[in-house]
Amino acid sequence: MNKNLTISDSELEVMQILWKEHRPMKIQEVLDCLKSNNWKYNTVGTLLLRLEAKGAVSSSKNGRVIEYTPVLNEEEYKQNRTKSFVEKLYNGSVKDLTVSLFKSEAMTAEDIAEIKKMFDL
Amino acid sequence: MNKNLTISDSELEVMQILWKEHRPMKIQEVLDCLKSNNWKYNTVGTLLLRLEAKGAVSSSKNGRVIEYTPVLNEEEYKQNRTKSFVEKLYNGSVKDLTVSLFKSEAMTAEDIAEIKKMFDL
DNA sequence: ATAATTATCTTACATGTGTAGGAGAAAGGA
DNA sequence: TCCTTTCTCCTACACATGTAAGATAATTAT
Repeated sequence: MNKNLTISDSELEVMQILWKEHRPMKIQEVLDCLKSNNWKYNTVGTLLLRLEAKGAVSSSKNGRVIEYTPVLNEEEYKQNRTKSFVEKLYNGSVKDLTVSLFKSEAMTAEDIAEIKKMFDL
Repeated sequence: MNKNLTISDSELEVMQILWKEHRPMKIQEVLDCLKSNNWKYNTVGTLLLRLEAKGAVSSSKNGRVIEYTPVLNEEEYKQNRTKSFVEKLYNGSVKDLTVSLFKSEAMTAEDIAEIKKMFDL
């Protein structure tokens, strides 16, 4: 449903947590999962507010505490975003993208093995 | 050499022209190649100025007219950008990216054929 | 019952981005 | 020569983003 919403990098990190955890989360919980970037509580709060304003998450109160749940579909979102990435950088050519990945050694041997398996069906 | 510079979407469109044309270009020439997005002359000019400030292009005067040439290496830039894209969205898993592309039908049959060929070496 | 902690809500502020407009100089055409 | 076109340089302005701080209300711990 929700199509052209823009999620910033920081917001995306929050979404990734929500997608991974599969449960309504409060700010503190999201924060705990994001220990690596030293964000403050209120930073995460702001990001969640913005995500809600964009319709990417919904919130419900558990007592006075707000819990957030993703609304945006992970798979769909990533597919769209990937598609437009390939469009922008590689003029839509998945082949060119693949060549680039290959040359840049971004692929591990395992990636390659798995991909071969995928395609050899 | 030039590593962590951020190129915005609009700036990238300008870079793509410069990369494709392989020659010093003046604003008007770039603009002519960008007929699709209805940018004004000065918009392209601003983008080129910003790109120069970032060190992505260099300029030289031909008479009083400025001509721009890419400094940023296309291949290297795209590889870096792709790498960090995969990092952000797919946690670095090229395989997950590929699965996503596959499912989203972003790949044409030709893409698939070409990729198979690549991997079957 | 206070004090300390925790959560929400509001506000902020610098930097980046999209998208130009206007002033002024130079060059070309009539 | 004078008007028109073309360039460059400077300025602008709204919205997005990263990154919170402060005020205030509610809850918990002592």
